[in-house]
Amino acid sequence: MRMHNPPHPGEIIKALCLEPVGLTVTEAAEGLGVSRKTLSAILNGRSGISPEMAIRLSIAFNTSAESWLSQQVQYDLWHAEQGRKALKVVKLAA
Amino acid sequence: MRMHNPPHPGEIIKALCLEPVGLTVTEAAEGLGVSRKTLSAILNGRSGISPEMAIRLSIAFNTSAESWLSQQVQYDLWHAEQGRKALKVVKLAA
DNA sequence: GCTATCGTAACCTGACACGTTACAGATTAC
DNA sequence: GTAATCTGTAACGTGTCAGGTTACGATAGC
Repeated sequence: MRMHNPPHPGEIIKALCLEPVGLTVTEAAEGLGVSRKTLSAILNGRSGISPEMAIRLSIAFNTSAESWLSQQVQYDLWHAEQGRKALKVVKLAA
Repeated sequence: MRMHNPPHPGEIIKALCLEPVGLTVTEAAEGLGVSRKTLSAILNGRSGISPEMAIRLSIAFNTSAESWLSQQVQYDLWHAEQGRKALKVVKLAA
């Protein structure tokens, strides 16, 4: 269990994909084939990276879809771990 | 992009967690703190592993939540890749 | 002033995780 | 044969979330 809150993948997209190339949100959304609202929600951490979006990112920015989803998993898992103690689970194996 | 359809994580749960210990679906569902229907749906590939379920599995079977979610990502991604050509995405970076 | 960009608030749809209840089929115990 | 158990699953509900369109206010550049 990691100590620090991992950043949501939207921050990485903004920092590594949009800003270096000077892409606006509107332009990037058009290129990705999604609405401006959808991309904006991701960039601001209000939506996660869906498998489909990961593939869009991999095509547009020549990256690995798996890496985007992995970052999303880290993010989701960290938040789910915060409610770990609320789960009533019995140990079934040593 | 992998060639072969990865198995859904439910098959791994059944093969690696339930059968070796002789656990029934009903018993495992009770131990995990979910309904029998929920676990059954996962085992038969009709539901995916949510972050919360991954944590339940990690507690009950003393495994890594991340590994369960990684397998789920592989599964989801493979299926999303099947519809890759339907996505209208423009290359935005070299 | 005019235009572009951006965040975001409505609204909608569809998908999916999860729950309870109930049923049918198979298996096992008596 | 009968009862008990396990299983899958259909039929209802819930809440959440990705995605869309439309529209508004704020901020910047010309």
